[in-house]
Amino acid sequence: MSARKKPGKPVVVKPGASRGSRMRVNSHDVARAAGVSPSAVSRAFTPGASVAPEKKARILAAARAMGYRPNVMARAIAKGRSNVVGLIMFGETNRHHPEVLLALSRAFSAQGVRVMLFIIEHSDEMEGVVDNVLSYQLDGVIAAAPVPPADLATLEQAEVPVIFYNRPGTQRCASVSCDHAAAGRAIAAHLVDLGHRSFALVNAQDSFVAAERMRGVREELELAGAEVIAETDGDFAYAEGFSAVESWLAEGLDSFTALIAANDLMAIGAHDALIAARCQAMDDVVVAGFDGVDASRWQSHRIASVRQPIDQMAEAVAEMMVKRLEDETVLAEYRLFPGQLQPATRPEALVGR
Amino acid sequence: MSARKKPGKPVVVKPGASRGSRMRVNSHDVARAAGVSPSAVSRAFTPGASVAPEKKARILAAARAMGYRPNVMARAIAKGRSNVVGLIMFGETNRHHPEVLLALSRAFSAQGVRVMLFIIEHSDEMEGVVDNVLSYQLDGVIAAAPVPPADLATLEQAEVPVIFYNRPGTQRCASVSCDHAAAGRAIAAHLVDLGHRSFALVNAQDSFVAAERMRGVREELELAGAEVIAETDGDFAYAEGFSAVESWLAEGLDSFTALIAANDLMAIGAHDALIAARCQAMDDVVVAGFDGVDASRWQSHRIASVRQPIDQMAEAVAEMMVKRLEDETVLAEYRLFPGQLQPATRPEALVGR
DNA sequence: GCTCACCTTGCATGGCCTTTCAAAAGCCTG
DNA sequence: CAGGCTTTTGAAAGGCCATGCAAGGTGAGC
Repeated sequence: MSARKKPGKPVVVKPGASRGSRMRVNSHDVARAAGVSPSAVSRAFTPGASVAPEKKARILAAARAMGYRPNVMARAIAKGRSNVVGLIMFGETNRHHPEVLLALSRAFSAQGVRVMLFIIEHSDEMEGVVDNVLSYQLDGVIAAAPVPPADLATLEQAEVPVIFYNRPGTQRCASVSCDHAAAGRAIAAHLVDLGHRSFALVNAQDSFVAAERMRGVREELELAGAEVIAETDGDFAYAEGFSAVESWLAEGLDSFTALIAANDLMAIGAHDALIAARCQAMDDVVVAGFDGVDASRWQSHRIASVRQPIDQMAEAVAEMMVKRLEDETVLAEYRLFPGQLQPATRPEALVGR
Repeated sequence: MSARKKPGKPVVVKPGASRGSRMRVNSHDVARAAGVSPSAVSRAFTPGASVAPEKKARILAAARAMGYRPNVMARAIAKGRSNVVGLIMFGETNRHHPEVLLALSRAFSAQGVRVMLFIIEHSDEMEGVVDNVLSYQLDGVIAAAPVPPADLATLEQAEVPVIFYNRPGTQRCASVSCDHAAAGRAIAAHLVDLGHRSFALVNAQDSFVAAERMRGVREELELAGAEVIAETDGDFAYAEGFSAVESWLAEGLDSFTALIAANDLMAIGAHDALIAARCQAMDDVVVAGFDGVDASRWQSHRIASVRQPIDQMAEAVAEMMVKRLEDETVLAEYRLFPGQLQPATRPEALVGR
């Protein structure tokens, strides 16, 4: 009868109002199409829920036909879990060691958990990140950057589990890390074994990882009675390694025979500076770094390094996180992974001239 | 006051049931605390909504005191917008050019949009990604990897805007890209200008970007009457550039004076192979790549390259996405950015021997 | 054949927010 | 001071899903 729409009344539809709200098919639509109740639809998509197999099949078929997918947001609200974790990381880290992000992403993906990315340049951006973590109801945080105590407290109070990556855990926050001090000892021991006794070090400021590495290096050097005759601080970048060597040489500090930098990039920079100086006297200098990045194995500057087992580490993180999410009472665990020595094969461009 | 949980009573709580559901403060709680209605709280957190300033201040104060933040998930449901976009990217891309991810992340962050990461290794993982995009109700997708037509159709049907990054757009999908063909012409012209007439090329298979670059290179070489005397395919990795040169030299193909690889990493590999061969005859070979990655500026292998203006590109992506989200009727736009030539300064290690 | 146990199923509620609508309140002007 | 306007405000409905509960169905055991 009155099915006809009145033609007058130009109802103004706001651009996304009706589309956004009523275009998507929801569980209700599927339910109607399959002749069941919405609950049945929900159960059909909940593994282990109680639905008759035949009905479940019918529902799934209808859903597929209509292009229905459960709305994860709604599910997150209902269950109090979003299945998304936040990854907080310095941009620098990705620049210097892009594999870390890949490994973590892959590991979480394998566990069916999505990653929301928070790349920061300074730690003062942290507050905003914590804000986001909480309002997005993220299930957990993996922190590959230092978290200020105040922000950590906020997270703890909200009972959001935090796992630290390559930095120390806390009373209640787990951690997964490479054993950087051991790596430092290993690389130092390796160079000592090769006969070196005079070392130059390129450290990095304000970095837990660098500090640990250099602590290990120093311990071992002291033990071996080796000497550190030059030392400076960098910021993990190629240029810093390069300029460190340049300024040493300018000062006449050229009697070291081995150089250890706090990461591969600085080591490569230092190595290049040594080559650029073409200082005959420096022909035997062995350069070592940490991380075992791809570039550390390039012919042009095969440096010694200690490779981090990032795949294993990432898997450990994901596994710990999932376990923790499933059972709140799981205690904070601190896992340390040994690095793998990548010995110094002298670059052929330098030897046998 | 009585906010603390009673310590006694070991009520067996199912793992996330009550915690997840009743620990968080919600708008209702804040409303009660501030003596207003939940709607008022909502409005206080909605920029531009109509609330009395004094009341708004009271609400915000209460919210802050209680640690309340609007639940973004619920908001996403209500508004039909999540404020999150998906970024689909090959892991390879991040490995070869980590700055891209950083730039995109930063650009979106500046626009207040979060990024959910989908790193894939093969394009057959795409289906799962699309599934996730839809069920997480992501507002848009930025695709830095090829999307199979079927999946693209699914996205289009759901009216999820897609912006392609460094690959061609479609009728309805925008794109932001570096002008790779022009970059190819530029680098070829540069090398021709330096007097080179015999070229070797390291291409890459199945890659739009590589194909464009090499198309430009070939166009320009043909125009200049230069010759391509060696050519092979790689996969963008260092090792492929290296082995390409190795096998050419093994075959006695050593009369090229310039080498162009489809990206910097392969160029660097090729460069290293040339040095490793220490082939006096190859002393004048100039090597060029594309991207302008950090390593292309390292002393050890200063190669020529064309730098992509990734910051501008990323900003363009974010801006286009936001504009599109605000107004559905915005048409697909295709933006092309010129690369920046990074000329060949011969590495000092090679010259002036 | 009957009872009990168990599996299925739909209802209704709960989780959290936004937004429309209509009422209330405030303000200005004549 | 009344009338008309604008602004504020709360109630209620809407968005989407999960799940406790109780009713209905089925099968098995006696």
